[in-house]
Amino acid sequence: MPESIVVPDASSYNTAISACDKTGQWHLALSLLNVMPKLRVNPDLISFNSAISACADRWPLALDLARRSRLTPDVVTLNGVISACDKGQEWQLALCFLFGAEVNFRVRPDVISYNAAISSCSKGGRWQAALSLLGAMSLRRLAPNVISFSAAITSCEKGGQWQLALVLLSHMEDADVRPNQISYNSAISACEKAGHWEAALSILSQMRVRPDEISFNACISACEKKGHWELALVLLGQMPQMRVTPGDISCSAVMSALEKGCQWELALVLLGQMPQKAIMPGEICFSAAISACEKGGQWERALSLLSDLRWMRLKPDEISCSSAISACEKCGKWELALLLLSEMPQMRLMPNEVSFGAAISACERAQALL
DNA sequence: CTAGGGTTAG
Repeated sequence: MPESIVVPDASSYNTAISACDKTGQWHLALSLLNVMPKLRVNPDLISFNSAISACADRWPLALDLARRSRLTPDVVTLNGVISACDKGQEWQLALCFLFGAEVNFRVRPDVISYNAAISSCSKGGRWQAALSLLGAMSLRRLAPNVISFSAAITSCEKGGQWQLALVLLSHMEDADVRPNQISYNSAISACEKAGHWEAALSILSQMRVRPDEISFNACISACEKKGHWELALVLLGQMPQMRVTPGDISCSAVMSALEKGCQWELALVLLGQMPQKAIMPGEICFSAAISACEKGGQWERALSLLSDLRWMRLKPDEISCSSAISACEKCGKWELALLLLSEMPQMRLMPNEVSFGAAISACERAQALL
């Protein structure tokens, strides 16, 4: 019986390249693309577009691929390049590609091109430009969709324009675009970041879709910023009633609120209750609890949490270590502060400004007592 | 299950 040899065709490679994109293995995606011609398989436009997408924030690579393809680019190529600029924090470049698309690529930008460009302006802190793009879409007879509005609302959040975020949210109904959870969550974030917890809670209560964990988490953060730890606890309690399961992030946010309210005991109670609620505390939970102890002058508890964290096979990071060093500093334990600082490299952590700052303060405090 | 866009925590 003759052996049958299966020869992969372009679409097999395309599937593989796409898989590399989804798992963040850009170098593997490029290797696959490079090996195709050697195996007498011609990469097609989908191969290049998938590889461009795999480049993520490496925009020079994405651009190089777009040039090298020698195939006629389509709108997906354009959008992949704009998206690479977006992820690479290059909003000016993103706009150059959007506005130059017809001349340079002979491609007409679509809704996704605009959405990616709005997102890049948002990341670059250019809320005015993001809103101009949203307006320009209608002029170009492109109907903004729920993502266009949500991205524009996010640009308002980044620019501290919470009122504008609310205006955009109400404009969506006029434009016959139904806000989804993400649209509402973006608006809640805008209020949260600007410190308007009342507005954040008002959106939560008026959502026309079921709030999700992120909606609640952003509201909890809004309360946290203004020191309303009681409200943060109330929100956490409301989640199951609304059939939303609180997670690790919800608990971290509540613990931060408790930290601000000097309620370290309650923060530790909450941390202790997490396993019963089937929530696995992550590094950030421990970090929030350590900070709460730091603020409450509980250096022993802070250090014990740091060792619990390692016991749970979580890796301490710069922030949890720095908080523990600060806890020692606040309680006058300068030797312990220095010891922790010196142990950081063994944990493969680079002490940062905060860790050194706390350790230096600890020594200053000791010096003053002499 | 062949390519492009938006949200939360220390």
